[in-house]
Order: sequence, then C-alpha cells, then structure tokens
Amino acid sequence: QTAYNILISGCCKHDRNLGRAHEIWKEMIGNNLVPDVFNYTSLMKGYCKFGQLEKALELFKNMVEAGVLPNAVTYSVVVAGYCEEGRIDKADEFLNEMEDQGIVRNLFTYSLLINKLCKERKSEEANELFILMLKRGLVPDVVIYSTLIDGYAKESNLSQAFELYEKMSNDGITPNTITYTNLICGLCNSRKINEASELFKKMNLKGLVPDKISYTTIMAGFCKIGDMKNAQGLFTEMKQKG
RNA sequence: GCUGCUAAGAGUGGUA
Repeated sequence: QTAYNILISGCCKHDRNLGRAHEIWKEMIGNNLVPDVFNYTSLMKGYCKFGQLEKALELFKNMVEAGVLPNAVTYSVVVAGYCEEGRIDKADEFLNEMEDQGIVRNLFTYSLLINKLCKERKSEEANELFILMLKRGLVPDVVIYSTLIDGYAKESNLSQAFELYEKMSNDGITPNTITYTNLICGLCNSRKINEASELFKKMNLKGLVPDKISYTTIMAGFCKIGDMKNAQGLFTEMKQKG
C-alpha cells in the first residue's frame, strides 16, 4: 500500500504522468487494496496541481462515501487547488466545512490563503487574516512571516515588510535565507541597492548561507541600476563558493 | 528536459 503511494505521488509530480498515476490507482484497487487517506490525498494533489480540481473534488466525494475520513492534509490539498484557480472564496468555504467536521485550521491552511492574497497584491487582506490567525491562538512560523513579508515587499510597502521582520525577531522566530531574500528583492525593486547590499552582508554575518536565488536576486538588483561590476563580482563569489 | 527520490504552506530569473 505504501509502495503504491510512492508510485502515485511520484507520478503526480509531472502532469504528463497523471494518467499513469490513475492507472496505478486502478491497479491497486484491482489488487483488492482499499485506498487509504494517503492514497486519496496523493492523487488529489496531482489533480489539484495540474488544474483538474473537479477530479480532485470527485475523489473527495468518493472517499467520504467510502468511509475514509479526510484529514487536515486532504483539506489543504483541495484548498491549494481552489487557490490555484483564484477561488479564495471557495477555499474559505471549504475550510469552514472542514471545521464543521471538527478539524481546526492550522498554519498550512492559513499559509495557503495568505500566500494567495499576497500574490494578488492584497497584502492588507492577508495581514488581516494573519491577525485573525493570531487571535485564534496559532503561533506563526518563519514560513508565514516570509510569505507576508514577500507580499508587502512586492507591493513596495517596505516599511510594513521591515516591521514584520522586526516583529518576528521579537517573537523569537529567526529569519532564514528566504526571509532575507524576500526583503532584498523588495529593496532591489525599489532601486535601493545599497540597503539591499547591506542586508545581504548582514545575512551572511548571521551565518546564513545565500543560495542560488539569493545571489540571482541581488545580482538582478545591481543589473537594474547598471552596476555590472558589482553584479559580476557577486557572480564570481557565487561560483567560488559553489 | 530543466531543480525526482514516499500526502499540505514561503523567495529570483529564465529559454525554447
């Protein structure tokens, strides 16, 4: 059963293998195995990821009818599917149904909604949701903070972005490479390359190792203002460090 | 084809 799930989830990573995933699914059933919540969720994720939300919803119905209880992961997979289609309203509705079933919203479900709102450049709404989440007693983590920071940074609302950065530090949550990259990206887009550069150094001083994305982000910032010299310097450094 | 290796969340820029 677990072996089947490895195959199914593996197939679900590329849309061209979705059909294959379904065949494995059928084979599994043909071998008298009853799909469990993992199997359902894996296949549903494949469908959600590649724009076939209807099929995922059908599976959801099937599993409930078969007496297999969806868990928080199952719900969040569907929520991700709704978000993918830009249906935040439906996603939220679905989460209400989840809560009716006695499963509370967690960091993952909030993160999905917050991320989608941020991507739609609705950071204020995202922030309101974030505050609601806090009121419900959930403890934010570095992912949620980074998501929100990115949202504000992308709206060029740098003051809010840095305010959150301060807040998370006060809350004892350590910013990671992604958090810094998000801030740096915001600074670069506002042509504040000097501040971006400072932050990049600060990040290194804190022992964080810039990755490929950190480098390309700040390099793009230098390129943007025509400072090819520094851009190339960073590129050299990047190659040296592997 | 790019970054795969067992179910859910975050970051850059891409070429056909």
